[in-house]
Amino acid sequence: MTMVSTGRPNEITVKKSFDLLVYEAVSHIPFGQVATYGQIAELIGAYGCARQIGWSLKRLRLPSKIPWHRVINAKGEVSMSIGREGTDWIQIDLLKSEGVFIDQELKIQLRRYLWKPDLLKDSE
DNA sequence: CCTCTGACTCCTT
DNA sequence: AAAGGAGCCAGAG
Repeated sequence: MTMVSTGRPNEITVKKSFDLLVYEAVSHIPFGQVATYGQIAELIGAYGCARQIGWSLKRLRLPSKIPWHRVINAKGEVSMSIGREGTDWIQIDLLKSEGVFIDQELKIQLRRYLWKPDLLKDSE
């Protein structure tokens, strides 16, 4: 997609790509909470496209203002992959720094930290 | 236009 | 509990 070459994206002039929609939704995840890929997909009207969310995040240029580290998989784990070249471990560190408890098996209790966007109707 | 790549999820053994 | 398979589809080249 055509990105604005100068400055940040402008919602009026930029035709939003799928990536942009993802980043926008992700940016709404509150500090200290997490969301799943599938949840983000559903939020942007792409139910069932969880994989695509991960691929969008991979395209993100780091460092980024987008709280990309708050997105984990439905099992409550940070998705580990050699292809991420270490960003998965960075993600774990960032989550811990926000007070999210991660156990020895790298599991996160969704029961405790999962973001519930329905409670915040002002978003979007 | 065609093909390939994957940070996922759900359903079935 | 754990593993296998099918479906998911936007970008990049």
